[in-house]
Amino acid sequence: MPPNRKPERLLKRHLTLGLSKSFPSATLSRALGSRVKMDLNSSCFAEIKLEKGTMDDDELRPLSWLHSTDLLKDMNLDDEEDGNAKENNAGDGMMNKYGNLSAGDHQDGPVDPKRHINSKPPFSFSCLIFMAIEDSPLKRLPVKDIYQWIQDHFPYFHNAPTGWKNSVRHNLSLNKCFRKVDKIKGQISLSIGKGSLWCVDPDYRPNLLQALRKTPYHPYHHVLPYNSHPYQYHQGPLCNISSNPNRLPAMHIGWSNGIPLPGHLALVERLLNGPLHYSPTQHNGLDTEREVDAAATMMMFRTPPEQRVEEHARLKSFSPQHGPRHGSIPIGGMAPLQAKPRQPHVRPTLSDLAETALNDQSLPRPRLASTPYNKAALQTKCTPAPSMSDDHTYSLSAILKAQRDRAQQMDEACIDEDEDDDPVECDMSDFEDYVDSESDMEQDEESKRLGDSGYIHDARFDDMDDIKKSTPSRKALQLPIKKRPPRSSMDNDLAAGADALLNLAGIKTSEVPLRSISPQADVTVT
DNA sequence: GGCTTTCTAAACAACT
DNA sequence: GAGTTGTTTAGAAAGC
Repeated sequence: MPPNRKPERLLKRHLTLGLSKSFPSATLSRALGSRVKMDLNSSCFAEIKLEKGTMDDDELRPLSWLHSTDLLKDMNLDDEEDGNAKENNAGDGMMNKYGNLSAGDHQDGPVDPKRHINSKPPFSFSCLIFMAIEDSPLKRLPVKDIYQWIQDHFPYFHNAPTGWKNSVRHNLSLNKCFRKVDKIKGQISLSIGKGSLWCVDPDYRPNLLQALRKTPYHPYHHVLPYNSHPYQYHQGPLCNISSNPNRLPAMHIGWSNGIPLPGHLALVERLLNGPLHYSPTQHNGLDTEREVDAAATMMMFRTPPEQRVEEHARLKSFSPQHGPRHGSIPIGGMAPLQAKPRQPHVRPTLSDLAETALNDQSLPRPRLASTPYNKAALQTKCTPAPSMSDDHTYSLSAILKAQRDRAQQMDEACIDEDEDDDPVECDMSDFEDYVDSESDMEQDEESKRLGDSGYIHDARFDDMDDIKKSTPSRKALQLPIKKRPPRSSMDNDLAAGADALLNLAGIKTSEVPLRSISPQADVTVT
C-alpha cells in the first residue's frame, strides 16, 4: 500500500470505530437516515458539504453523506429494534447510571446492534443545539423546540433521563456560541410560550461547524488535506471557487497566525457575484483562484475598519427570505447572499480584481481586537483558529503570541520600517487605547451575552478580571476618553502587507504613507 | 499529572 | 402552586 494510502485506511478505521461506538445499531440510520430531513443547502451542513469541493448532486441530498460512507449499509432498519431498545440497554452491564454507554464499551469485540440501541449520540450538546437551530427555518428556536428537535432526531433522548434537558439549558446559557434572541427584537409574532428564542452567534458558527467536523465519522473528516487550516473553517465559499483539493489555502496574511477575518468571506462573495463576474469553474487555473483570494485578502487590509464593521453589519441584515444560492452557503447563520447572475468566460486579472476592490468603498474589513480586558472582544474579535478547543481557550499569552506572530510576519514582509512603531508594543497600546473607547452599548451587550460562568467565565480569565477590577476605567476616573485612532498600527501593518503583496503582484499602490491611508487613497493599477 | 472540554447534577430565581 | 426557563456553581470523566 502506498504510504499516502495508510492515513486513509486509518481514518476509515477511525470513522468506523467512531460510528460504531456511538451509533452501533439501527438507531443512527433510523434517526439520521429516515428522520432527519435537514436540507443540506440551507443548514449548517451546507458548509461542510461545500468543503468537499466536488460533490455530485446526489450527495447533496440530506444525510446522503452518511450513507456514502458505506458505514450504514449493513445496518438493520427494522423498527422493532427501537422498541426493544430500552430492554436491551437495560441488560447492558456496561451502561452507566444515566443509561449511556461508557467510553470504550465498543472498543473490544464486534458491535452488537441488538445490544447497543439508543446509545448516546456522538455529538456534544452544543452540536445538537447547533443542528437544531440551524435546521429551523428562522435559525432560532425556543428551548422547548430544541428539546423536541433533539428528541425527534436522536431517539436516545426519548428514553434518556431528563437531565439532558438541563444540560441543553446549561449549554445554551453558558456556551457563548448561542445567543438569546429577544422576542420583540426578533419580531416573532408566533406564540412560543415563555422563554426566549435561541440562535447561533454568527461569530462562533465556524467553531460549531468545526465541532461538527470533528465528529469521528464526519463524512468530510478525511476529505480535505487542508482541513486543519483555520481559514477553511471560516471561508467555506472559497471552496466555491475551487474544486481543486490540492489548492493551497488562500494567502495567509491575517489568518495564518490565527486571527480570523470576518469580512473576508463577504468580500469573496462580492468578488464572485459582483461586477467581476468571476466564474472559476469556467477556468481551471489554480493561479486564478489564488489571484482572487489574494486580491480579496489584500483589499481587505486596505479598507478602513469602520467600513468593515458597516459591511459586516450590512451582511448581517440580509433578509432570510432569500433562498440559498446554489453552491453558496449562509454566512454565519445568516440568510445566504443573493446571487447575481454571473457572466461566464470573463476572467479578471489580478489587476482587475485589485482595481475593483480598491475602488469599492464598502468592502468589508475585519474587526481587530480591542482591549485585552474585554473578554468578549477577545473572544469574538481575536479568536484564534476556530476550534472548539479554542472556543473556550483564550489565554492572554496566546493572544499576545498571536499578536506577536502577526507582527513578526508583517515585519518579515519588510513593510513598515518605522522603528518607533514596534508592532508588539503598538498592538498593546492599541489595546489599552481601546479600553474605554468601545461603546457602552457594545460592552453591555457583550457582557450581557457572555454571562459570567461556566464555559464563558473561566478561571483563565480571572487574572484578567482582576486586572480590570484593579484598573479604574477612564470613565470612573473622569479622564477624557480617548477616541479610537482612525487606523491602528495593526491596520497599518496589514495595509502595508497588502501594499507589498500588491506591489509584488505588479500593482502599484499609493505612495501615501501607510499611516495616512484613507479609503480614497489613490491607487495606480498597472 | 495538569489542563481543557464536556457532561451532569443541583440549586435557585424568574416567569408563565 | 406547578411547571418551565434561565443562570450559576460544583464536580467528574475523558482526552490531550
